[in-house]
Amino acid sequence: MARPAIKGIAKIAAPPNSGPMEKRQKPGLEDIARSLGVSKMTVSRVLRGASGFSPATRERVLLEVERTGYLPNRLAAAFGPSGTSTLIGVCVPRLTSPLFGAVLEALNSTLARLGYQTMIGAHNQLPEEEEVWLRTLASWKPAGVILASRLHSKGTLALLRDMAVPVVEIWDLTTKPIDLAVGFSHFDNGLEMARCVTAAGRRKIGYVGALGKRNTSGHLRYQGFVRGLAETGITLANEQILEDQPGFYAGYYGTETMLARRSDLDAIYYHDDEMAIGGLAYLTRIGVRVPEDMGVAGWGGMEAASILPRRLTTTAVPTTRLGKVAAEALVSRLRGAAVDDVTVIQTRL
Amino acid sequence: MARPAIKGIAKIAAPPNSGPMEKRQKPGLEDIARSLGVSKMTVSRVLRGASGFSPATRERVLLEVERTGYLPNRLAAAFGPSGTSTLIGVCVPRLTSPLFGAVLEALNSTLARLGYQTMIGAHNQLPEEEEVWLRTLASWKPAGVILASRLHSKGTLALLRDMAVPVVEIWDLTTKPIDLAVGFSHFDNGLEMARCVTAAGRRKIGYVGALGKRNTSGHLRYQGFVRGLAETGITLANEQILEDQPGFYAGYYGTETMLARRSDLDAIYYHDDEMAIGGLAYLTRIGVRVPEDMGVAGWGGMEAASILPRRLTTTAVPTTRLGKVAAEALVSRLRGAAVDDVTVIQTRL
DNA sequence: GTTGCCTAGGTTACCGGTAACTGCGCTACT
DNA sequence: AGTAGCGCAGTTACCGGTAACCTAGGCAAC
Repeated sequence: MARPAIKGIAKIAAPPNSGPMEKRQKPGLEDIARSLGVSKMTVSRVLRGASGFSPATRERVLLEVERTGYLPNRLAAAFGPSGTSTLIGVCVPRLTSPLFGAVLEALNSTLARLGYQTMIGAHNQLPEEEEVWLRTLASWKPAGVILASRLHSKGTLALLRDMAVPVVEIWDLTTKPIDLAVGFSHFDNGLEMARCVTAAGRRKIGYVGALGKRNTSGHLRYQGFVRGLAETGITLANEQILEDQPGFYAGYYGTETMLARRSDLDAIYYHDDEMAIGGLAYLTRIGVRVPEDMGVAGWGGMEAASILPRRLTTTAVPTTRLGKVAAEALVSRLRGAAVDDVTVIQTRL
Repeated sequence: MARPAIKGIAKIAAPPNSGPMEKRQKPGLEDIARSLGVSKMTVSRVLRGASGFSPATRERVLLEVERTGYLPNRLAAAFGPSGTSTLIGVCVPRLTSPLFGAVLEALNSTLARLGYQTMIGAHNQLPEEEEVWLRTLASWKPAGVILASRLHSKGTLALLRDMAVPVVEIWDLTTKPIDLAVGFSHFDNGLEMARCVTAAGRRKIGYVGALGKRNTSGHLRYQGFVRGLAETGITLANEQILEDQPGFYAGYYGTETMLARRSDLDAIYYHDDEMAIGGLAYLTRIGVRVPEDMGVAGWGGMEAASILPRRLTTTAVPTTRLGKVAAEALVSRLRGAAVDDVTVIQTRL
């Protein structure tokens, strides 16, 4: 299956101003070096900020680089025995989540500022997909990996070991991180919310979640919540855990289903704010007053939560800070030392 | 500034089971070839599905590859004079938007299925940031670029020309694409919404937007909307265009500000669904009935729009399909031929 | 029998940067 | 005075895959 020549490329190819005997198009380290009468090694040293050149040489190199508009070839740099890669792999559950989006944005910009590039992937709460992604990533020889998941397949762990690069696990704090971990405790989030709800005098409490145990962080919040209720001697009055992706719909229908089973609840804890808002929509529709008749609690600190006509209680997550801290931890590690477990503070509304 | 040795890596480094004289750790093409008694070129040909080998050889190679757990080195492949890169650069306005998130997810999975990897970036509706990102991307010698923006700086265009790779512009259809374009017309979206609103008998209509002209697609919808109203001889009764990022807050306060100036409106068109929901929250708070007293229209087909207690009208955008089509168009181009302008169908609620 | 071509494979030469090593002239210290 | 050591640089050898080119044998057509 020979690959046919690419057609139609001419449209964006170099304009016909190219001279008669144009052999090389893009200037390389060698070109800079030659026109300066030095070796390309010297140019390389200057550009990397290494040592072994005089200030005068540095100036000349920098000027010539500026003049020619030289673009480094990261591929070549990351290649070679040195393995001087500036590539960081990042894998999150979903790209459609504003929460993870904010984390990615912070990671992206922080790493870019520090001279690194990211390669982003999404496992779908499935360890196998994470492994497939990691295998692909490994073939690009990255300098580090950032994972937003607690569950890793055996293959993933083996691969990470073989790659021998720093790994940062974000989102949830694990008891025994592979390498580094930056996040917070979802269990504690659930626990604290339970305390808040019971302190407000609620007693008949339901839970609406999604994806079951597959969504590990949500499940941890659920477990923390149950534990928190137990402190006051309360057990969950009812629960509805859907197999769907979390979202407005899921919250809406999950609430409907649960209330059909058990209608005398006075508070509901949701998997996240989106589901809580969906539930809120259902409650409003059937005429349940919030918060008078029913307390509603979510998670995630979604912007919408604060302007909704009916207030809901939520746990705010400092996503941007989390991303920034994780990126900086990884880069610190790539250069020297770092802390192992970094806890990011959470706020409650 | 010599780079100090990486510490703490031992934790995840290879276990101490490595033999006494272990020279190479990861198997390469050469290793496969040697243990099979063929040249690495033959192995390369088999793995790439090129021609020039017998079925028997193919079997043997595949078996050995499987046995050794060989991982190709994409870096090396993308390097070299051939430039056989499988890297695709993607730049969107924001990563926090569920809409773009869905597009990215579709791009990511479709391209992965076709054997390509993505490098994702975000310009912030700023052409300069897009240019900075593209410059970084260029140093990775990608096989193609996907851009979600209409406005490109001169530097961006020059860079794209130099890179000489296929370019797909998504999200909005441009009249004169750089190379390929996959999207829909935001102007027409606005136009159609105007027709819908006027057909519903609304006459005193306001608009609440964000980022002004910087948000080009939103501005195009605004222009289309104004044009659509003009068809019925109506002009926009009032408008409030904030400089903030679009979001729930912006919709809430934008509505408040606009109604303080002009309270006799009977319909409001919003930049997007998030802002519309924010506006809806404000309207509900001040006791305006929707849709009796006020029609509310948004854009984006946000899931929440359909379960909200007060219905809002919105334009649904098939984001997943858009991403899939764009990815397939790019890959087709990388292999042979393709259509230039692909329009994605939009739905209205 | 010779020519010609196809198939299945080997050889060679890179690509562009970087680590490691080497070399030279000068200063500073024993 | 001799030499260790440093600053500044050049040279060499790669890294792992691929395009381009070359070769040997088999077979069919002339």
